[in-house]
Amino acid sequence: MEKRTALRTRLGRQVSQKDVAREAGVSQATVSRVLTSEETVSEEKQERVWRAARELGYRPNAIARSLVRQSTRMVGLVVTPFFNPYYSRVIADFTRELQERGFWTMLLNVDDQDSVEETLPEALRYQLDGVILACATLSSRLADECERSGTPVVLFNRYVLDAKVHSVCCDNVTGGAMVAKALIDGGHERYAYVSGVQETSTDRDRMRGFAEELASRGYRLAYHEVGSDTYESGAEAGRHLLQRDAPPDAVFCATDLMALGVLDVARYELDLSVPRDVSIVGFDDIPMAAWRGCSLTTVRQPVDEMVPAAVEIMLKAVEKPGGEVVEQRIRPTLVRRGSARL
Amino acid sequence: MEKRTALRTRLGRQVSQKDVAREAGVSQATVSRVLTSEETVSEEKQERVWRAARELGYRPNAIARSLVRQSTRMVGLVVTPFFNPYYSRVIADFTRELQERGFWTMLLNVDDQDSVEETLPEALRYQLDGVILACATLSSRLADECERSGTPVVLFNRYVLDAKVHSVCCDNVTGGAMVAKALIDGGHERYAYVSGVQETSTDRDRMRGFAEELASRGYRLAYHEVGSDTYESGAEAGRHLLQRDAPPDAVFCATDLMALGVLDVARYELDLSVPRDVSIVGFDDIPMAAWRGCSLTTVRQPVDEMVPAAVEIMLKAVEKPGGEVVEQRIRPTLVRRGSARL
DNA sequence: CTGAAAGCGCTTACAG
DNA sequence: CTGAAAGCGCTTACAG
Repeated sequence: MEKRTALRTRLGRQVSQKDVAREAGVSQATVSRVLTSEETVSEEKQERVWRAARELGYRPNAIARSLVRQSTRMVGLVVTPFFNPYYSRVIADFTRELQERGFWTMLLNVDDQDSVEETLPEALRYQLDGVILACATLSSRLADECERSGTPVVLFNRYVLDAKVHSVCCDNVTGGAMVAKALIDGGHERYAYVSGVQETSTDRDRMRGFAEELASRGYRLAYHEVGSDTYESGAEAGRHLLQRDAPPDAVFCATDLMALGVLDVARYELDLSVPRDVSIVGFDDIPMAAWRGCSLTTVRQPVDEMVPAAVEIMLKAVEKPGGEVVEQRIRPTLVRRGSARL
Repeated sequence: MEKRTALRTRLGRQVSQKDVAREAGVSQATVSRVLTSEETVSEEKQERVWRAARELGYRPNAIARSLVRQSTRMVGLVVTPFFNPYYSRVIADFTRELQERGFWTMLLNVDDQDSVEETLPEALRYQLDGVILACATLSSRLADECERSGTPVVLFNRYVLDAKVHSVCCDNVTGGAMVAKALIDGGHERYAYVSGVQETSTDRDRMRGFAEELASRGYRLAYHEVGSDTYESGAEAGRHLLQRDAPPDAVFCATDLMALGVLDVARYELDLSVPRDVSIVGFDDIPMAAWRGCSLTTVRQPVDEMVPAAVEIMLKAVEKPGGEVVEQRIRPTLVRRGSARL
């Protein structure tokens, strides 16, 4: 018997509660109680169990526990444009926050909405306790899938109009308006907006806030370029805009990444002086915006508030499903640096 | 009976194979065979099972399967300095590559070696099929833990001398030497090296390759600053170095992130002309290095080869444990841009 | 306080 | 080809 245990262990079979129980001379249930439940067990048996566990190098099997508890304490994190530094931050913050709350992150890599549709259902087989969709949208089909499996979903940086799904966003309309206000006060004349990924609530709201504020002060959005949330697409948009006959003297970009593309084209390709010839403003406040060579004026998304808020909503929903749908909007702040006359 | 099924399903209990079996009028084992095994089942029953599964919206439970198969198809990914854009790329590539091979990524966020020691064992409770340690080191204690649980480990961008653990690295010694060679050919006189996180094989090798090549050509490493792999620490190092009496005219930094800090200090704080007054070279080739405002000469790590190589090694080790230890070194390339006279 | 037993949802020999 | 049964490693009523 002794021999067999040793043999099996050596063969790679993990040490289980059964092994610990045998070693400690108690039942397997008692081992479970000592190691992981709140139920009381006599001092003496606790001792024996702990010792046996230590000696055998016992490690609880979270997969087995998940199966019986019907809860994995794993959360799916879906982030769709991986390349934007803003999302690196988001990933880092989510994993840390979740970890601190005792949850583990399954990170999904998807390029676009189509692959979300394809990949998320596969991942749900792992009985994720919840899903955070950062910058992807929940189609009704996906919403259905999640609902059916009882998996709470929190949208981050997106929302859907026919609400019924939690979301945490920066208040993008206000953000856009703040930029317009500041640029108008700075005495600009011709305004342009550069879209990131269109058809997202985020892009729509930033543009709307910007355009509406302009309108309310008697200005109009003269130009609108469409990028794809990359540095290069920003550069491309910058070339189009700044080489027009009547070029804009104020360019607001949906994201910092694109704004930096515009900035570099203005400075290094077209030899313009920023902000004397043109003011450029971004959104997000990625670390590079603060670099001396960039000094990008931008709108800061309060990621440090948004992420904990999203996690809080998620965990509440995990604990008791069927609560109210929360749609949190967090106010951004304007960060004045050197790329705009304000 | 009908009613009960419906009720239980509505209550959130997932549809299981048992439910599908009942609906299809076959045994639960047959459902399993149809849905997930290679065993043959009669056409007719296959039909019935598929239909029932579809109608009930059955989704396989990967946790249960993992338990019996003793394999979760989840891989732990530990990345230690999250803030460096180089690692965003690494995370993105690993998750994509793993996903394509049918594995899922559990992403761990740890700040330093200490938290690896603490967090990884907890994560191993999830019976990860393997672990990729990107830029963290495997202490002997950790190596032990993994060995005992039979979890293969692949180090990425690190290695340990008392080898016994797989690793994939860029050939950092060669990389450092390439920089030295090019700078010497460019006619520089006084050389400086800026360390990232010291005490890592990566930093050591880059410096060694650099210094040895200098020595072999009759030059010496005049200055050595120590940073912490951040833009700011690079800036700080730049201030120290470039304000000396006999400042270096060639600065090689362990990472692009720090090199960009040096670059910006040189250009915007000290009003030096780069590369006329000083050449600055980085390592990694992060996207920002190619930005027009940066134009950083650097050594490119072939991430697109390194990540698949690491995954390959990992999966081989998962399939048959106890194979040979693989230590792969991949040759980097020098990318000539505007920040160095070469 | 504690053990025997059921059960989480699967896979996979074992018989037939 | 197919069902009954054992078992993966746990948790948790149920009795005592």
